Amino acid sequence: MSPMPKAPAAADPRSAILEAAENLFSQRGFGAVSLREIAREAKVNVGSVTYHFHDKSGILEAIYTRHTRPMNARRLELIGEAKRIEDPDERLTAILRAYLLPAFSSSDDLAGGGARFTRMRAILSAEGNPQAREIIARSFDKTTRAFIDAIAECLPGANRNDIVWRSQFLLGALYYTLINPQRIDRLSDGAVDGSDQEEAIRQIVASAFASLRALARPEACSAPQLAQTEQQ
Amino acid sequence: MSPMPKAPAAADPRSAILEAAENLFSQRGFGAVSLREIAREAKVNVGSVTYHFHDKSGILEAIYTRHTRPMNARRLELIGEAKRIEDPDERLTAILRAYLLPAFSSSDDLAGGGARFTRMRAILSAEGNPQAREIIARSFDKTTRAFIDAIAECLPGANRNDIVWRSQFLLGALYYTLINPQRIDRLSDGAVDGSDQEEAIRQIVASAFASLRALARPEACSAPQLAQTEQQ
DNA sequence: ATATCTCTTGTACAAATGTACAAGAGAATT
DNA sequence: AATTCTCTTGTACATTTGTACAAGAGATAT
Repeated sequence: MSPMPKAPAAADPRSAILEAAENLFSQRGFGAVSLREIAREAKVNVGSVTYHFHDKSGILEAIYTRHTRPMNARRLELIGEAKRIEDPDERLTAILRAYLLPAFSSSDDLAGGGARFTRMRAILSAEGNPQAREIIARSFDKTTRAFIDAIAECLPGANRNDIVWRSQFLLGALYYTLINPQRIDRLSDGAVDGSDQEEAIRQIVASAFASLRALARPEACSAPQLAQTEQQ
Repeated sequence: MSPMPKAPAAADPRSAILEAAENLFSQRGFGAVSLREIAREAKVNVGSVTYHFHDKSGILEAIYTRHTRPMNARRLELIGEAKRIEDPDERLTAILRAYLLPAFSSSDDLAGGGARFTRMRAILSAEGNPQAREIIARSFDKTTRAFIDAIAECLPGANRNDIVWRSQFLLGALYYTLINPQRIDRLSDGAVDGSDQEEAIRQIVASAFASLRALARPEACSAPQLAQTEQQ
């Protein structure tokens, strides 16, 4: 019946492997996924995997080089746009969105894309696998510095170290939400869907905005001050 | 020479195993640590491990039951104290500290303790191992609801779902900081030590305070509003 | 047609894994 | 002194892992 009696599901075996691997890595991490599992999912022989990528970590490397560049390019582009906004508060919001949006929906050609890749990075960062660590470090995100700089410009008088901390927390919030969306469902008694990505972005942006905004030198009507400094 | 020619390093082999396992799990997760590694580290035979804990997941279960109860008891105690504070802002800060402090330094008898256990949970949550998931779910933290309730009382007019989101982000910030402290070092060009736990607590509390505080109905001098609702 | 090149397949292998279990050590109880 | 109980040890075993490699399929080039 079928025109291809025994052919693989995807046209190109190379991208079928990448697709399968990224899928599995983003669900269970690097170490817990076996080459044979990837091969089976990609409808390809095990030997074919090592032929195209040599190593298990070769697959991971290919996934990274495929996503990182377009994602960061998009980020820089959006940050550039955001920087032209005059009002500091609106600008800050735009910058936060510029960082988050490409992490969820990557460049158009990669179907499903961005969120899965970000989720994978979240799991890998926790796994601490040395091979993965090395790849992560190599493709390290210079964009993050541009991002922090752009934030700092919205927050006159803010301490830069505090900004670093809070942008770290932003990343933690993003990662944990991608890893553990069910927790939101449970704690809200089903009122919220933790997997709703649009809502997640809105919430992360709103939360990070409030967190960062409080660092700026109190202007006109001062923001509520940090309680720790016991101001009278 | 030595008075004990072949004796194990720690007095009680059971706790030596737990100690070693928790140490390893908190560094590399559940799946990536082998029974033999635990046994070696505890200076104990492999068979002895399965004798005392039957399973690999039996070890994890023992670690959980050892920490969870005292940690949550301490949390509830501190939340109780915090609730007696009149000023809502100071109370909110105290509640946040009530949640975080026991996550870092657990009950005194468990040496080194709390942060390691929390770090372990962070890694396990990302790993998504089904055995681990089951144990996590079983010892699920009713305390978290008490925590959210207490927060809600400090924030009149706040939407509860928003509070759920932002407390989720708080947990994400905590976890990611425990997992990836080096990132802070790098991004601050060494100006900040991401492993400084006291500073980490301060920063998380301050950030979460600002994030949550912005949810309250704007009072006297209103906090800077969320940019998304474009208020004029 | 013959040779070359690219890729797929199947199989092989050493290493490591979780678990099971027989044998016995050492103290406590009878 | 004999028995029982608790725990440790060492070994065995099936399974799974990443990787290596020989054999060949199928197209393209000569």
